Amino acid sequence: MKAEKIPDIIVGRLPIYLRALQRMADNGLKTTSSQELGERVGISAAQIRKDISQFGDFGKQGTGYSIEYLLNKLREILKVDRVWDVVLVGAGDMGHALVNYQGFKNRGFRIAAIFDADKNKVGRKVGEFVIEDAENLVEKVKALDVKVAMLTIPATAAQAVAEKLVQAGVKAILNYAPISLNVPDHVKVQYIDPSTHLQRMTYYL
Amino acid sequence: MKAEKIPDIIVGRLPIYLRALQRMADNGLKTTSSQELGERVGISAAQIRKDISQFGDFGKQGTGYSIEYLLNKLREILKVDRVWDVVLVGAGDMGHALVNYQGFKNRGFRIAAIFDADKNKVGRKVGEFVIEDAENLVEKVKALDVKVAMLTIPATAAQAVAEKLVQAGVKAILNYAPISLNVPDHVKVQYIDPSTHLQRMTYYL
DNA sequence: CCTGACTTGTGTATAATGGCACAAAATGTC
DNA sequence: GACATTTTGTGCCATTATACACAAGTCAGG
Repeated sequence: MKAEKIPDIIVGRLPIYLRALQRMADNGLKTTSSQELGERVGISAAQIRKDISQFGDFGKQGTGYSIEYLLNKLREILKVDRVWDVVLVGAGDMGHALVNYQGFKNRGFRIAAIFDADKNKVGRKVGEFVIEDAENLVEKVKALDVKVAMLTIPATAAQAVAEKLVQAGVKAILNYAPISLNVPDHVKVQYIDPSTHLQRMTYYL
Repeated sequence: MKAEKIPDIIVGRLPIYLRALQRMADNGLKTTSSQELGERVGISAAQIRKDISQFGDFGKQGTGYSIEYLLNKLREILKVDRVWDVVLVGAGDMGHALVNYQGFKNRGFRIAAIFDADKNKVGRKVGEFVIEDAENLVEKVKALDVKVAMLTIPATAAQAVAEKLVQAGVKAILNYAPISLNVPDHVKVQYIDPSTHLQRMTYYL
């Protein structure tokens, strides 16, 4: 184990391992090997061993890894051994879908509030939440001390809202708006844009 | 220009450039430079020049790139100078959100059909589409000659459906199900899993 | 036409990433 | 207890990706 700086590319693979391990645990499996895990996620066994060994000696020679133990370690490393409050900005179709999505439970996240700039939407309910006015975004997010946000708004509004989120102390933004965001280095952004993802594949067709 | 094999990592950046250029064109801009584009998308100017130069000499020294020209070249390279039919499997909340999403237009994609395994949903309408029975998936997809699919179904069903899509000739799958898919090498998969994306960022919090 | 400010495309250096192979440890069998 | 099998963690090396730097081309202004 080396507690040095971990490359982003390795951090990016950990959630993939975590997801597969969670699934194995749900299926009642107790142990696994780098080879088996690798076949499941499509990554070489050597790569997986190297990635995991960056954080400690979690495996046992001849036996492999205890799924439960590795799960807990990965959750700890990724800091999802707790539940993060997430604010959602944008109560359109995608916002609704995310509110109803059951996949945040048990994976470390919980939606804490929903905002929209459209006055006609403010006050309405989405699931169990009342849509709040985006004008109060900074103030409310600060009060809730939320560090994670999801952006499901048009591209035209995204940069301005991102800046408000940063101002409110948000450190991680999952951006569904089809535009690159400019944020300070200490703020992380991940992008989800179906057209962009599809275009990455059409090259090979 | 070198018509060699282009690394996947470069292909992955092209849609980002394309998106930014499209936005610039919409704003009435005529030319740009690798530096300006780089600032917009958060990638170094040198990187952008090198990426683009893999496909040809599209820029002009002293002037930069014609946005319109570069747009057309990138569309051509990514094969989105045409419109791809896409099948959507899974008529849940996420499926509905994607049907209503306006961001496929003008970016090379059009939903052609929707399938679901739930007999209660089959026959109902989503937007302008009638939900079709997933039992007929292979047959219908073959008949439509569709090469691109989006999967918005539970993880438990994803692998089986992916295999049916491959059997039907699909070559690109955008997978919203939270599970890694095993498909032949000639089939491309892109993953969209909000929890995974969020977990990639919580590491740094 | 000359000069200065820009900007591309690329050769080269540097850094990061991934693959291979193996010693060492754990387990099970006879 | 000896031996065959399995599997980890890691050192080494090849490959890949990024950063740097600059010659050469372009353009506007006087």
